Amino acid sequence: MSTAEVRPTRQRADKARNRSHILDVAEEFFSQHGVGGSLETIAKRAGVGPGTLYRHFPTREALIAALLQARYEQLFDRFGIIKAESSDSNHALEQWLDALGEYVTAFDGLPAPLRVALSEESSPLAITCQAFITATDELLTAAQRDGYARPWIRSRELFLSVLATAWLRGAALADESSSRALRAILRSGWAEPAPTAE
Amino acid sequence: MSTAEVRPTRQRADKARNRSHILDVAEEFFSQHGVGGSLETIAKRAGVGPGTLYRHFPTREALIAALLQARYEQLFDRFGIIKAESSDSNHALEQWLDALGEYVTAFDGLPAPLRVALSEESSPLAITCQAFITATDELLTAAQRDGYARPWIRSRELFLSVLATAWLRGAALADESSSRALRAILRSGWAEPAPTAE
DNA sequence: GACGAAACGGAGGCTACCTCCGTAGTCTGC
DNA sequence: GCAGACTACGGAGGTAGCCTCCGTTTCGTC
Repeated sequence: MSTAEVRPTRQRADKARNRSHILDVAEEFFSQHGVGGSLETIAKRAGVGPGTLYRHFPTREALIAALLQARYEQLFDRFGIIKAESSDSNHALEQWLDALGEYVTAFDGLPAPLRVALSEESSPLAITCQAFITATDELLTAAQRDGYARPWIRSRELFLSVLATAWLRGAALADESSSRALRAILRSGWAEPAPTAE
Repeated sequence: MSTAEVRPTRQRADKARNRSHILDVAEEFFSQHGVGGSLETIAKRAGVGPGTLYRHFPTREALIAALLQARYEQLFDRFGIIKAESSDSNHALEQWLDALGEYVTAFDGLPAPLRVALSEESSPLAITCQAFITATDELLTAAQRDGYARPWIRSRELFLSVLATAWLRGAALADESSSRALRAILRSGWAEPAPTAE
């Protein structure tokens, strides 16, 4: 039994086609209407019944998670680049948090489900979040080692803070100057205050 | 016409009674289920038809605003006390932000409508928010004058940050230590790093 | 007590969620 | 190619919440 032939049962072509098409439509629809948009409308636009949509993505979170999957790799490419090219660990962490903040605002209303996912083991978005925290931790630890980040900061809370800042941006304050001010507050929140004051 | 007798038309007793009863029920219901709970259920529990509820409170925001009204005065009492009793402007600002953070978590899910209200002139919650910002500004300015708060911080963004922190707490991270860590990050965000280092 | 106005209530239209099951489409083995 | 097995589809339909409209009730006044 241990080496049981699990039966290959290749996936049907129409299934793959539908899934991919639903994702395309959802990508566009969520971009326009935020992640709270009607799933039925997405199904309709994709030319499938609601049943099909729910079979592929049992919950809204599952659909969002699938959409993020694609961008996920881009983000981690960026992680690699930031790590490699940044002049110091301070700069690297800054860059990474910016990238994260951007990612997390890919769709309007995205921060909310991500926040929920962080407290629910089962959510398909949870795994994604965990990876973000792990990546953040790597850069944070380096920055702390070099005296750039306050030693008591933990990566989980840092990620949450980025999420919260992104949440504030959403729809509410298109205002660019507010947005910059909030980033600045967050930055002074984690950064060690210029110890090399001289 | 200028001194037109506007007709007193005393309010009907049943109207006042209903309004007050709806508020009682809503207070309890929102406490249990968050501000997203079903308005129809509230109407049912209050023993009135949905029409009556919507006549008194045309939107969910209006209902929430009416509920906050009561706590509002308590909060500003506290504001007075904090101003009067705090040893210094730093402490006062800290205390006030804590009080605000508490207020803003009176009900589960409250931060979200407040955030929206801040970008919509018309929301009945907007006036409330504006008062918070004004109060914050008074203490912030004092703290900045005394060198306790970074000079570039503005009260609007500070309030938003408190809101965001409260949003993170909601449902997601019952975790007490996370909550404290987030407060700490926010605090180092606005506070001037021990300028009296000597 | 009767009249006019104010307030009530709930039926009903709308939208969105999600499920269930008869039907249609796909793949496999021959 | 074709038959058979099985996978996946679609959409009808049940549920729930939002909000409105209008016939009816209740209140205050004269």
